[in-house]
Amino acid sequence: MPAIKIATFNINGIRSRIGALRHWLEREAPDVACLQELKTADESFPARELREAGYGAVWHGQKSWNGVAILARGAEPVEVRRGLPGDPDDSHSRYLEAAVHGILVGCLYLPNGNPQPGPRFDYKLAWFARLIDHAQTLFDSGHPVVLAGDYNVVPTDVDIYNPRSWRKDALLQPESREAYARLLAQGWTDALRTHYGEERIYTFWDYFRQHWQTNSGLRIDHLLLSADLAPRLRDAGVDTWVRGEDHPSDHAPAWVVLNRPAARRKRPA
DNA sequence: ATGACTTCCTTAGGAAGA
Repeated sequence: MPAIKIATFNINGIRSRIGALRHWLEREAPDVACLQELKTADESFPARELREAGYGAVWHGQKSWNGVAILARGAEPVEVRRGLPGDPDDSHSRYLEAAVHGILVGCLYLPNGNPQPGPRFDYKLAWFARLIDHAQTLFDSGHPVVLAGDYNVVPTDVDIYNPRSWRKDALLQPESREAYARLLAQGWTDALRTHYGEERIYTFWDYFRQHWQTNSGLRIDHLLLSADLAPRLRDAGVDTWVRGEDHPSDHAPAWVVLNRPAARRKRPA
């Protein structure tokens, strides 16, 4: 494979948007797609429609809420983990990990955490701590890893149109941002921020107040690259056109293109 | 500001999202 395109997309209900999902897959042809907020039970996951679109899939669903999936174009992802370690009582379907095209892909849907303070925000921070623990294990393994998903964190004020009306929101709390910074400090590369420098780039526009029409967005969907993959980052972007379609998700897909692995050095003659 | 939109689940309105 010459290069590989990996995307993450909070679909906000896969059954109500399967047509839009297929349209996006056909037009952008990601090799790997991480999906969040399936909002459907495992038995109702539209595996047949995705197969018709040329994608194999693994999924971890839940009735009404949450739910994550990993899709692979012309391949079957090999599931290696379902759920984050560290809390056997956690009933939310928010993490799935699979090997595909020689890369270990972690697909995550981090808890929103509103309202804060409160038990939902406590759950967010506890889940984040478990993610950080697991991410350290992955990073230390030396394998090529991408951690992609809806992190529900606006990392800095550069990642939002205007922080004023969001200051009390769980997505901008110092604790949320510090947790994200702790994760990055393990050595992960935030692919879109690295690629775009200080440029404004958003992945979410809420349904209220004509925020899409005024480009009042937030960057909360992230792709983190392991040390092995960071030098292979060729391109990154957001498929903003998806947010402008009829009855869209409130998120748009974010993606990276990774160069092929460096060829092994030839033995000296 | 218990707001606004939109989904799910169910069939009128609550829960949840961010």
